[in-house]
Amino acid sequence: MDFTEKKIGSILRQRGYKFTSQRRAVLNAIALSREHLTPSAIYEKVHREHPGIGLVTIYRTLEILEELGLICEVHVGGNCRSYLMRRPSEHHHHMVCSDCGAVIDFVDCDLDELEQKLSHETGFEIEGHLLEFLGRCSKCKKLVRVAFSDRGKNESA
Amino acid sequence: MDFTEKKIGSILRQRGYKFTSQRRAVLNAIALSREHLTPSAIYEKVHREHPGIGLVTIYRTLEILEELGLICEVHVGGNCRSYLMRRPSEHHHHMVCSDCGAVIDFVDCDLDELEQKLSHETGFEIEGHLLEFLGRCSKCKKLVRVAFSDRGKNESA
DNA sequence: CTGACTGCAAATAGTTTGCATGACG
DNA sequence: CGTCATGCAAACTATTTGCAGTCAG
Repeated sequence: MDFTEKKIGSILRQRGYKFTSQRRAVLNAIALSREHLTPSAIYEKVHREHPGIGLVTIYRTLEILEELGLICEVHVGGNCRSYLMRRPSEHHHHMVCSDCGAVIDFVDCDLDELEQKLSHETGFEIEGHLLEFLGRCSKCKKLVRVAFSDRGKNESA
Repeated sequence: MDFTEKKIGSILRQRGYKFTSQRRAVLNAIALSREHLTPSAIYEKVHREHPGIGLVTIYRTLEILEELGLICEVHVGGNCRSYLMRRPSEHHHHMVCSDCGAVIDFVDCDLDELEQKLSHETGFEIEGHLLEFLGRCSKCKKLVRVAFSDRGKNESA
């Protein structure tokens, strides 16, 4: 976890928000997962440990955390409302595993040149971009191979 | 419209689908719009001309059209379920106006180098990517300027 | 003709809001 | 202590499904 709890607490307080146990729980759930999580997935995780917590709180918390830039959305792969812990680094992108949902960040996108060209050609004033790669992570790639080489021997789904 | 109606009809029929008046209407609504449209927006447009058509049909039609690659989704800018007519060209991306929703396609994304580098560094087997630019189109850019220079003279929303 | 398509109504899923109570700072 | 946060229930919105009648091919 790149943001310490202390730091997160102070970021929240700086903006007039409180650092409640519920918010801590939501943050932990997101931070401890290597995958992107939907609101319901987060709810289930959190609710298992803290049965009192409600789905509504998850939604409200996600809204704030995103506003503060502590988490961010993932788009690739169907579901448009999945969240991830955000690294303190500013601008970055995601590479998402289509199998297990694991996400790796990367920073260098080198789109400036393209951006300028497009801006010049179309007259658009470009404000930002969305770039995500979809693929199979090294782990899942191996699993597929194993599954293939097992074909016919042991057809376990 | 880059797909002719005839061509679309045959694409549908080839796959065992029928080219009904409703599907024609949905396609027209999408094709004639320079913007990306949500299912409800499409419904409203279509329903105005063909009051008998139901929202359910819109959803079912969109599903098929996307499956056939005749339309595609836009992600940038909040709403994750907006559709666009797809040009016959294969791989392309979108530049979306954050103001009016207008969309311009572009083709050259030059991400191969980055893709290979990432693939090498992370072990991902990359299957595809999502790239969209968000900005203000030339028309809306001008409107903003006008609005600013009008400040104080004529405060019309 | 026949299977695919449509519209309606109703079921689901996903998300937001109002309000009384509870907790952080 | 006051303000912001939470939980519940209920309201909404978005999307999907079941079914009987309709239509393209």
